[in-house]
Amino acid sequence: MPWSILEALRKDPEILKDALRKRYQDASIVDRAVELDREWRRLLNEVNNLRHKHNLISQQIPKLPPDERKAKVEEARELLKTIEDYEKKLEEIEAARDEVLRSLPNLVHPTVPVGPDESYNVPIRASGRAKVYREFLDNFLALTEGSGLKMDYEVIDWKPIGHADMLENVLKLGNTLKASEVASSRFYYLFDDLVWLDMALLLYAIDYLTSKGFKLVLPPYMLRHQFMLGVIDLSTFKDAIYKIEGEDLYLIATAEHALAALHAGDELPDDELPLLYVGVSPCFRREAGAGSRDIKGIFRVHQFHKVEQFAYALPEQSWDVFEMLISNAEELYRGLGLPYRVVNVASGELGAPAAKKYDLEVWYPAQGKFRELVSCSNCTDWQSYRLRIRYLRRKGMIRDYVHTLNSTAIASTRTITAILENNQTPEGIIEVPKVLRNYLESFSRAPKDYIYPARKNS
RNA sequence: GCCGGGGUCGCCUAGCUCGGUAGGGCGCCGGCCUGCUAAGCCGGUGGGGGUGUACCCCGCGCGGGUUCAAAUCCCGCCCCCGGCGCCA
Repeated sequence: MPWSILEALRKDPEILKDALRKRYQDASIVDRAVELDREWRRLLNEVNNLRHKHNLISQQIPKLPPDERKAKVEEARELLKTIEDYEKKLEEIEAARDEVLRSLPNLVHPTVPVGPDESYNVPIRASGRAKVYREFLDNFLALTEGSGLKMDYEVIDWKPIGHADMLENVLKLGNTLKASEVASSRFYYLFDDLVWLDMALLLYAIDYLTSKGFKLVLPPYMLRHQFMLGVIDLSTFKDAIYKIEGEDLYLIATAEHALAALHAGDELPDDELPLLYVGVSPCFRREAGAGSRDIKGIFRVHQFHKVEQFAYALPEQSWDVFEMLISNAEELYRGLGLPYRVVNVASGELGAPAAKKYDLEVWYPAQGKFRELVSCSNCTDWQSYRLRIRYLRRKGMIRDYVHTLNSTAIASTRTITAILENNQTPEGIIEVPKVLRNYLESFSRAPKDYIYPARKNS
């Protein structure tokens, strides 16, 4: 029973209100939830008492002599009418209560910085050496030392070419214009070296995580509505999810969705936890709320490949697992040689399922900004409650909701954009990260060390 | 897609024909017994509400229906197995 949100609702609704306020959402919904829950419990008791009466009569009937039966049956029938009225009311209240409960976001972990937007994110560490074009130096220092973050950097005097330009005009290894024409904006064709790079990045992440003991999964790319809503909130659903026409199927926006659904309804023995999965899948996103942000290039697209870490953990394990997931992601990006910082995401920017979130943001030399490449969340029991995923504690036979966690390992297209800006030489040549060598070597036409600009006439 | 068989409290299974408190085994939890372990014995082992205990309600894939009463009868859907058809 102890779903943390329901428990808070009954024992100390202030905890919930606090969470709502930290998320800059209307906290009065909590009062309504408390009221509905109280009314629901009151009605349930009445209904149960009536049902009990009815059951008693029902059980007497077969033991009665035939001549007495008729009256009893009539009595039961009368009572049934009353019960039906009450049950109808109960159902209404219950539906209202559940709707309110399901609309509540997760609690907010005490270590989450409070603030309405990303400017309140707290950088916690940095790694790698950032190339900073002189013009961006002030901005870079504000984003690092300005918030107490020590990050290594070198000032460069040439301005790197932006990843979108690089892709389309310098390397000529992508065509988003044709893709816009035949699919719509935010789609792309990638060619040759960048396709190899896409595949190699995925293999790199898969290799690393499986060697750490994560179980490799190729999940379904579509889920039923019911399972989709177990994983995300309604507004994300509307903004992100594609539907298959005429079927109860929805394209996943990340392997996280399918990996959470993997154990829907299951009971996981405590000695098997934590369960660590690495999923690889395409991701489909409508980007409905994105407007014209990042409209050029392949930074924000409707479709990409991603390797995803997913964990099921005991409540007392989950915060350690959370740190492990982000440090796995960090190790992958250190391996690629991409300079990044990790931020503790502000309360106002948390998704509804997450109690705490780290973003890994890579420095983009041509944009003079840090951009999010990895998102690592502890969803505690928010998803597992909806999907009815519980652990079984052998000692004492206790059943309770597991904690679920997810983190990007590598998202292919975004990582490619980061490589295009960071591994660029003044001549417009792209250095292939050495760590990908293993995954390119065995293919005769795959790039090995460098990706070169297209010749003028091609 | 068609035809047939099936889905029971973690797992296995009885009950369904003929409606009347869902029984057994395994595993697990607690206890007893025992020099220790094993065996044996007793109790527990789905969800919810409650003065949190002696209670009550709901629960047999999901949703409806018939009935005083449904695991059981009827209808729709989902999934699994087998056969046929189609197919990379």
